[in-house]
Amino acid sequence: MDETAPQKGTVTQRAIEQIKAMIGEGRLEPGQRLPTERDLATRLGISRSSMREAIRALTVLGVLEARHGSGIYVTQLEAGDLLETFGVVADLSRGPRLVELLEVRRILESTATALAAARITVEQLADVEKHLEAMNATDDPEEILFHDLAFHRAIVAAAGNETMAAIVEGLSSRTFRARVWRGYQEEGAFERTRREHARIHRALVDHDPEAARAAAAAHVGEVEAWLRSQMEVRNEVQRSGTWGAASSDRVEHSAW
Amino acid sequence: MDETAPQKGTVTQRAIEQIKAMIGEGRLEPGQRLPTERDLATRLGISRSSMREAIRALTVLGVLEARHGSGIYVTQLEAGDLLETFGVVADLSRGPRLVELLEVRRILESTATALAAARITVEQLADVEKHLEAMNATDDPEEILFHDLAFHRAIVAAAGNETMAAIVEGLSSRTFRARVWRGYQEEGAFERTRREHARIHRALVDHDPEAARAAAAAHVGEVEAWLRSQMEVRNEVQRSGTWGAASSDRVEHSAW
DNA sequence: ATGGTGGATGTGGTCGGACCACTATGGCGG
DNA sequence: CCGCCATAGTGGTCCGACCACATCCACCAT
Repeated sequence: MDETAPQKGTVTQRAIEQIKAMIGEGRLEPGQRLPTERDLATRLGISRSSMREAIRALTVLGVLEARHGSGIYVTQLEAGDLLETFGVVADLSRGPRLVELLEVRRILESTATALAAARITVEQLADVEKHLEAMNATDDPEEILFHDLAFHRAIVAAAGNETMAAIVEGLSSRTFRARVWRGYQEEGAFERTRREHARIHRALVDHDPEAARAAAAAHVGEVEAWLRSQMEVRNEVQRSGTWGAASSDRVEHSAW
Repeated sequence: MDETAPQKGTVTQRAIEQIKAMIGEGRLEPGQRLPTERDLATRLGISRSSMREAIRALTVLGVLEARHGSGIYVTQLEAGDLLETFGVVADLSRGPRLVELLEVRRILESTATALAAARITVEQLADVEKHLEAMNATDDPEEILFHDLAFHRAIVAAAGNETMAAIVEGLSSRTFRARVWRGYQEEGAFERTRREHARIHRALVDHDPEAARAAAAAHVGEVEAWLRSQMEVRNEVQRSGTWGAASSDRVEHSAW
């Protein structure tokens, strides 16, 4: 009775763990190319189908990258690669958890802004100012949102912690920002946002970490407080819609 | 010229987005059961293979849960479910990124500990003390590590922000802690750790947020500083090992 | 009637093979 | 010498079959 097959969990799950372990142990390095799906399947003693599921899983996790016609490669395993999935959390969260997410963002971004105030270079500051001005120079909500995101991203990047930047990035994912900001901005908060951004910018110019921390915390806190107040109002939920039925097929089940 | 097939990216990727969107729009609620893989494949106009890859991807992301013989279900979509993948980042990170991760943890955990100091109940405090005492009552490193983790987990939980707790949990994942703590503890840091934990506990009892923040920050900061110093020493890397070759096949490539 | 039990059914899990779409390589012809 | 294109190799997709497990219900013994 040999121990060739530990037999725990699905074969796919096992394959995922094996690849992960191999990377963790350094037997697979960033950027390196893996054997073909067919080879991998043979080596791990599973079918190509199962192997593909494992690869797909590691792909969405940002660990592997499959290039059609070329091969499978290990990503650079940088913070951005691995934390890309963080955005999913923001996208799928609703209700109280949105407030929690903003709270986390307030904590991280205020600290990051403080760090940035201490370390930011003239080049980085120029980049921040570019977006600040662009944001104040237009009335198009889409463009404002874009530069708003870029403004904060540039600041957090100046803090020098890529991991933190990647997390904050996820917390400010496009759809998340759009969902929350939309309502917030519609209440004529443009002017207030402008003032808050100005305060943050001032703190950066003055290289004043504490002022920067306070300004950033207040900035996010404003939205957080607004969202909190909204939570008590929203009790009506829309739960309509059926499956897309791309070909206009008939729907058999009520919900499906 | 019908627009039935937008044709962007792989069909699997499209399926993933569709399911995610359906959940995001509330057409799929937590705990709800999905149609069978075969049905889903038909409805989305793809093969079961591709559908399975999409499901597998959403499974590892903590969005779906497949129960053999029963069906596919949407998870509760709680912070813990979705942030489970966060541990992967900690597991696969090395070098400078480990320091960055600890820095993030220091920021979040110090704030969480401060919040806990203000809000913690007697029951929660009792739970914290239980692990504190258990940790001081043994010499088994494994057991100490376990209660160490539980100690901090209980504190962060008392802060009342599940999302934050889940993130910190990921940053303190078993393998991560084991990797970093091992070396740290071997330097006879037990006594120091004990004192720091005592200070954190005192601050909680006193309901003193600022003291709690400082104590927690110092605690993590200690490890952070130690790790930072280690970074400059480690320059030798082990890069040996080939593929397991379960059937003792010959190895053709050098690394593979 | 009751309560266990075993088979039928439905579901996810795995496998193997086939073919398509794309890349990359190298030889051929200009 | 350069550029084009046939070709081999790789990931992407699909199909059909079978297995392992969960669930449910009719059937049987009590």
